[in-house]
Amino acid sequence: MGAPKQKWTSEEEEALRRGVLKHGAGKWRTIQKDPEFSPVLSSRSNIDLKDKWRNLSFSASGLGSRDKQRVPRPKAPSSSPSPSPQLLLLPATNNVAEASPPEDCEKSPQDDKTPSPKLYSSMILEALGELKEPNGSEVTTICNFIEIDKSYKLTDSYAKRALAPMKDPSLKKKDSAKSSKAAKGQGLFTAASPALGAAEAAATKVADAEAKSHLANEHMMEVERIGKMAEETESLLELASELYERCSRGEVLTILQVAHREF
DNA sequence: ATAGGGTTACGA
DNA sequence: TCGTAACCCTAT
Repeated sequence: MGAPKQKWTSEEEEALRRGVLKHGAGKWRTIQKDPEFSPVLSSRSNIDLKDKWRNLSFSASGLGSRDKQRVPRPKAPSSSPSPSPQLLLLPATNNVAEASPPEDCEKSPQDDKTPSPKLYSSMILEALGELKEPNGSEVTTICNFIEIDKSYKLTDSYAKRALAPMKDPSLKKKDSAKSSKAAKGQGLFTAASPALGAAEAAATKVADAEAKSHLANEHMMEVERIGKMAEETESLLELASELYERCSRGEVLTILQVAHREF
């Protein structure tokens, strides 16, 4: 026959990811019938979408083949076991109402919904790595991804907070956003902590996007878009810096607090 | 219609 | 030969 194995193209993969971000994971039929992705995923069935998404999630979880076991995550993915203050973010069950049934801190250890306290920066890094967007990922996309894939329900306050440009009328360039803004007044941008590492990674993505935009300016690349991404990334960077400051003093912050920025 | 397990084909 | 990706089948 013609095609024993029909490999997924980048377009199909992107369409699938966008579909999941739009309608949510599980609505494969809806995604497949969506006029937006229908032309791309016409030759793919809803089952194919499910299988592909499963493969994507599976591969992304154990990236680099460093973990033989996919589900269990006894320890934080932090590379440095240094005794230095760590970032502790515990999911607050207060305002996580929407998609959170009566589940508390304890769940079955086999549950893949991260029963153990996971580093927030790790989630962001995971989202970035999993999205694999060549131009970097927007904060809202990252939030959506975390919500969907990790079954975390972030309050919309966080989304608004991250989306809304707080200030910085003088901010125009991405590189300046990466270096000067973060170190402003504090100078703790040393990439020595996982949180700052995540922020730096995000900033680097934006900077890389700028370089690529000059080379391959196809159709969806605009200066305004880049600037917007820079602003959002900068907001995330500031948030990470502030979090690190607080957590360095041994404070334990909940996602709820972070969402409302009351800490 | 979706989720999960199992099978087959391909590449390193 | 092992690991991964696409495909197939079945239970809910």
